[in-house]
Amino acid sequence: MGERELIDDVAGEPLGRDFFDRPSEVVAPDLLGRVVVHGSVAVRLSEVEAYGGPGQDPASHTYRGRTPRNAVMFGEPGHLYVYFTYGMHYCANLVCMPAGTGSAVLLRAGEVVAGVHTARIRRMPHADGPGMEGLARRVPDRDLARGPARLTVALGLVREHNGTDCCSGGPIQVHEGRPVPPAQVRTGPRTGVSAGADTPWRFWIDGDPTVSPYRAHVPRHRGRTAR
DNA sequence: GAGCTGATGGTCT
DNA sequence: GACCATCAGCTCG
Repeated sequence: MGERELIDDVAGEPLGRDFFDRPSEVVAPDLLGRVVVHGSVAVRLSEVEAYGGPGQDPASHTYRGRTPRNAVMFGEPGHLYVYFTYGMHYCANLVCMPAGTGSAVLLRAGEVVAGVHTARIRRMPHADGPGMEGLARRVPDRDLARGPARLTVALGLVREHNGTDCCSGGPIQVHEGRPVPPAQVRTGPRTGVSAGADTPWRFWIDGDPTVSPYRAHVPRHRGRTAR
């Protein structure tokens, strides 16, 4: 079975814009078990986080209103919001609610269900050569998309994909996959978020090995320590 | 395995 | 100029 057929087999039909035209905290648990497809790589989501709109959610990029950076979050639902963080990582979100709302769901982790080789090379590009197969194999399958930055790399998403419409038959789509029964969905505080940590808007599949390890927010202290 | 740390640059106040 | 929705690589046990 080729990768295209494999994706069709596990992913099912693409989700329409109506799916995303709902509050992010409603869309988020419904995204678990869904399959994000970009080219030959498909990732089944196991962990997501919901972020609210201006003035509602201090953890959200849109909390202080619209800026050039977060403009995509105020656009149509079903679009991709890709941003750069920590000076070296990209994270991907799916925009929710009607245009102007400013809410989205962060894709935190998932399982690579198709295009494993491609995802592995993206994670370790220097291992794509003769004799380097052993090095590439050092990344366990379950770690390929375990964490928001790793998931973004595995799917091949970059800054240029910011604003991409995932509901118009383009190269990036979200497919129906196999939704997760509510009994298997766990909720808790969001990871690494300093503000709004009391809002239990992190959703993950109970017992799934690809869920990223929880880390509470640790305040950074930089520039003051003697080195 | 857990725990720590350095790397790195865009964004916003 | 402080803050980040992070990760890889290293120690230690």
